[in-house]
Amino acid sequence: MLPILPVSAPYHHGDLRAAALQIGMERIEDQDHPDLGLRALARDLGVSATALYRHFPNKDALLDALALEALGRLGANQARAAEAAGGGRNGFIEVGITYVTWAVENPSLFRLIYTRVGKVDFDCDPTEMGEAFMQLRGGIATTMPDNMSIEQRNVAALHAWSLVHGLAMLILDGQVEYDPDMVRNVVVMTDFRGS
Amino acid sequence: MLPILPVSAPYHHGDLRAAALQIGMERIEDQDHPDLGLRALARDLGVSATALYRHFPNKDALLDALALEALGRLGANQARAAEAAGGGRNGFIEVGITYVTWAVENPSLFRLIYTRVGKVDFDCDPTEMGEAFMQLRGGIATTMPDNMSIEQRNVAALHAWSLVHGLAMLILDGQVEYDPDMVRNVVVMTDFRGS
DNA sequence: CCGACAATGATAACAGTGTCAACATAAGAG
DNA sequence: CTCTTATGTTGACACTGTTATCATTGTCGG
Repeated sequence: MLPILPVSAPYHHGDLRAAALQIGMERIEDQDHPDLGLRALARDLGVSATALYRHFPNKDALLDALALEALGRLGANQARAAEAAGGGRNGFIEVGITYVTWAVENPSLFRLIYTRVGKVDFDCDPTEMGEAFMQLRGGIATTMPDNMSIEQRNVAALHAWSLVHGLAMLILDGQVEYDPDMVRNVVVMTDFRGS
Repeated sequence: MLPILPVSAPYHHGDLRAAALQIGMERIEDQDHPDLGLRALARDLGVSATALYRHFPNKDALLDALALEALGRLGANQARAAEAAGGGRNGFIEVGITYVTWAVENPSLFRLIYTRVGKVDFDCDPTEMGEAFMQLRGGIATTMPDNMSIEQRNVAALHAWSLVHGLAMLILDGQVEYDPDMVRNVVVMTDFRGS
């Protein structure tokens, strides 16, 4: 007699790693502080804890992969916003607001990115990482005013990134309560002129 | 015969808690990512791990106390800078630079503050906490231009705080390499006018 | 088709962690 | 001096990341 259902669970999962990343992502999104346990994750996957070591050298590598995925989403979001908003001052403002908004809507992913980055050993491919961050900075930098020297544009981009990054962090840490109008006001206040 | 030396160590430490906070602080300052273990700390104190539970309800409370101490130092530093720099635009710039500089020089303490704050249960006295942060924001806000409405000043203070906070974070996370001139340029770029 | 081999999984164990219960010692009040 | 309170210790529990060893599956050459 043929088994009606696949006998409980097959010994091999098919594509762990993808599954681990997916529901690892979900698990992190559901919290507001990124906190992932290997064993808990394995339990959710219906798999043994040590099985994950066939796909990631250690827990840090897994978190790095998740951070990279999160960074990709953030970067894509920024690029989309930059394209939609067009150039000029208004575009810049919208892109900045988008950054803060994404952080507020995905607090745990946002935190994950910047907790993992800056670790002594960020284990993922530095090329991917560089690309992702280039895309992020690019989304911010594209809307810089044209009448600036390259140096000025760099400083301006860093200024803008610092501003929205700090604002997002302060909101996530509960130091200032989120309010879209407030965010807009703060970002709008940035007014570049060479001086 | 009288014991020449105090027989090894007395059963009671005299003032644990103070000692725990002190060398806990030292241990954190020596790293660049705040990572403290109860048992390691207790070992350094020459005391059993569970002894700490007579002075702190749990590890989080200990870290919160350390974060409060760190926040006090940062706030004092800001207040000192604000007083020394005087008011006006230049004063504001110097205070902002001071914030970033302190973060760069005390990366682990800076991180500790903002990792602990924003936790769901920050266990320390909210009054102290409020005071410390009021002092911090005060140091930033005192140098705001006078020709602004209160509302404008609030937005401006938040803008300034976000800027230096974000810049500090990005530097600590290795996204931009520290350079005093760069910091000055970025901070100087903030130029308040009603729009 | 079949056997060797690599890929992927499970089990058991180790060191380490925060935390609690029970017990031991010191200090202070009556 | 005794009783109480504050403080410190020992032992244990549940949990974690990690490793070594063994089991199962898929794959590829003959």
